Amino acid sequence: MSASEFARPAATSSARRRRADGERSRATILEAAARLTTVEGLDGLSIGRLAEHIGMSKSGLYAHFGSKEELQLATLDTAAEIFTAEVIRPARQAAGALAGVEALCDAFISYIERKVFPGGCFFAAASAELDTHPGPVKERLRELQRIWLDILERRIAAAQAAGELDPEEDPAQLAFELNGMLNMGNSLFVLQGDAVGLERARRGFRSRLAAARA
Amino acid sequence: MSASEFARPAATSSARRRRADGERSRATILEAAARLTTVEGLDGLSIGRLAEHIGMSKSGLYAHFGSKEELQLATLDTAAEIFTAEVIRPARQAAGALAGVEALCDAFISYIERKVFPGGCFFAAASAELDTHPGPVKERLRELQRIWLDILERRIAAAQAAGELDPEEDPAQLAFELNGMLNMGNSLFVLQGDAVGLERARRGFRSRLAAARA
DNA sequence: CCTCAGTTAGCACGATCGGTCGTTCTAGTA
DNA sequence: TACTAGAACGACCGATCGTGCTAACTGAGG
Repeated sequence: MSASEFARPAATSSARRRRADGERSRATILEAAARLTTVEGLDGLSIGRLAEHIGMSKSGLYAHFGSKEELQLATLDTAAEIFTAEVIRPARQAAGALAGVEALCDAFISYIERKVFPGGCFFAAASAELDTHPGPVKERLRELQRIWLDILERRIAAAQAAGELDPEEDPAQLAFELNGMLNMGNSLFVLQGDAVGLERARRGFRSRLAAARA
Repeated sequence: MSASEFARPAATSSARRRRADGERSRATILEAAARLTTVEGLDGLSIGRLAEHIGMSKSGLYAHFGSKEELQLATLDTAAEIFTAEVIRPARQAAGALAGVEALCDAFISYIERKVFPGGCFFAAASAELDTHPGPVKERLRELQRIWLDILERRIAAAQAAGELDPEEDPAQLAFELNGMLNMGNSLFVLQGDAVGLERARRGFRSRLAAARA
């Protein structure tokens, strides 16, 4: 439960009191920030432009966060919640363990295809940008990548336990390969603007899972 | 030959005259720019910091390029030349067609492992950053990604023609999957700082190629 | 050796960056 | 109803951004 949950346990269990309208503003800001980040980048997204996009003053927006880094951390968690709602949660209803793995992959492709984030997968974009910027934001992002891979891995192990996947397969290795195809589909889709990348990703993970069948 | 060559045919067939010391400076600038770009990002790398890193004045550096965009385009081509020298060229000496495909993949992993670029694969980093920034730089980058995939694909097709790979395999699909594992290895290696990602990539493409054997 | 085009540096510009300030307004509470 | 704390604002800070302009220096062809 704890590590399997992608989104953060709670909003830092804030001792800080919030007014209802402020909470609404904060949510609006963070949702826009998450979406804009995939286009402008985490560093590229300036507070001024974000404020203008929301229709709010720069200082008013800034007051919600003590620093840009805190804004980025909050944006990360908001993106994780969106990812959970769009990918992880829908795939939970799958019937069967192997179907659960396939559902996760399908949900991911759909999440790219529907352009939940205008710049493709949030975490693919953020990872590539932050992997060379040491600090708490990178650490949090690294943690999220690990959690996502763990979710995939656990589902694979469950499918093995259910006798639906070859027990000889290394779950971590299989999760690695599946995620590689998903990310490659995202990359081709966003950079080339070509939906054939998503189709290749679908075909790729399907045949890979078929080959791993018990 | 034309499309198979990753690096640009020539430096824009410059009608511009160059002095020997200027040419040397330009090369120094571009090599540093290519390497720093994988850490700072193409937009994140400022001319001032690049100049300081080289030990040169900002305006002196700037005079070599009419604009930051031209610097970025030249940086892209320099990175392509480095990639050609470090990955494509070494893999040319492979004995046999299938060995050629494996050599490309191995050379790529080695290029990541040796940290030819301090921030991992240049094109993985640049693609993720620029895929949402329309303009000539993105177009050039898109072209380079296509060329790289074509190189992989052509080698696969050659291996099929030589009877070393199953003729039923779709070369484009196989190239997609192999590249997905390579990029995933790069991503894990740079973000998690864990060499196990590269090992997974190696194991992944090896078993995938083994499965595709004729 | 002279000349000229190619380097390179110094300086300054307008814009924008993250961040701070004092102030006003208002939602929630007692 | 009076009080308080959070929310939002506009003005402003120093720093840095990309980009010009100008002048000094120098390598190479005549």
